[in-house]
Amino acid sequence: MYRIGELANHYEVKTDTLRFYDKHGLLKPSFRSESGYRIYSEDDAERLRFILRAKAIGFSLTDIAELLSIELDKSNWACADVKGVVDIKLADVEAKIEELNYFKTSLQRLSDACCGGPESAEHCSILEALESNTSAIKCENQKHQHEQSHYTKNCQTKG
Amino acid sequence: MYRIGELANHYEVKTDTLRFYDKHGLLKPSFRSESGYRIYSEDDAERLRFILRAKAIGFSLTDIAELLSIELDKSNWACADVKGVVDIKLADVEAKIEELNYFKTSLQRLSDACCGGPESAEHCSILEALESNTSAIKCENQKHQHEQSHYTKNCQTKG
DNA sequence: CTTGACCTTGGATTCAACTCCAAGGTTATA
DNA sequence: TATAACCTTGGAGTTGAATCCAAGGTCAAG
Repeated sequence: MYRIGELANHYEVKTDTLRFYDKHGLLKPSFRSESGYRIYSEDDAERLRFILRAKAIGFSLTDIAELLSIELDKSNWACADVKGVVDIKLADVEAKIEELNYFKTSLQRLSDACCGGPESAEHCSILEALESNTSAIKCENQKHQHEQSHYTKNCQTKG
Repeated sequence: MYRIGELANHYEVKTDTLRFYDKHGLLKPSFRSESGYRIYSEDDAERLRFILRAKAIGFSLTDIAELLSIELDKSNWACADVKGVVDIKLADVEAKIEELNYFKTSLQRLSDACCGGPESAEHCSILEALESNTSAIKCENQKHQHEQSHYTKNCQTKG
């Protein structure tokens, strides 16, 4: 049995957060003391762990509420239902990774195209690429040249 | 040259969003018509594409503003500075990818552990994994078994 | 018997990124 | 010339997930 502060401390959340979960039906303490204090049972703590784990994996509180309702009502749901929820999230994450990889490539290309030297950025390839109305990144040492460095080795014109 | 509605239509954003970007300095139309209508150039459209791509992979508008604003101040930056900013973002993106990959693995493991069939979720591995206070996911068909399916092929006990 | 750390409540605020609204001006078309 | 479909502005509302606040009750220690 924990009071709100104890539970909060133990799981490194704010008491406000627990009250928020209470108010929104995600985690209602099993008991109240005479004086109205929230008293959380071991089961409540378990439920909190469930919530925190699910949250860490990237479920929204709405998702979690859904998962919890399945949890309470297990026998009326099929595995497929539960797996469905997870798989949707998974697809989500995969899409995000793909986008990030695309963006990483862009940034990498920008970074690689820039000499990175002490020259004024006036003719910086990166800025030109950002300004330009094409997605081309031109090889920088056509502009202001200094010794062919490792910066520009993998520079390639890209249309 | 596009009016706000045209540009919005073309990129499937709301006109309100474009006005929002204008107000917040992310994307100010290059021109205004006599009557005050926003007129966007092809460069503006390019800038919008950049914003949307950056947004899609999870850059905040603040991040994006930072990336875009270096442009205004070019001559006060050295190539090294600009490259530095890009490289910071690159590291950012890489960290994000890593985090998401971790995330993905968790979800994948959850998904793989579940048979996904029409059986009652009573013994669903996903729920058990989320319930458990360890991060272990047990192989589901130790619980309720049906033919070894592709769902459980890559199921492995993980402690 | 008073301090100080805890707890209660309802309600307000935050933050990002929109999204909507009202009241009015502009423009292409019938 | 009138109608509809555009556009303008400032400002208010929305969402999710907290986080903070004020005013006050509770409880163990000194």
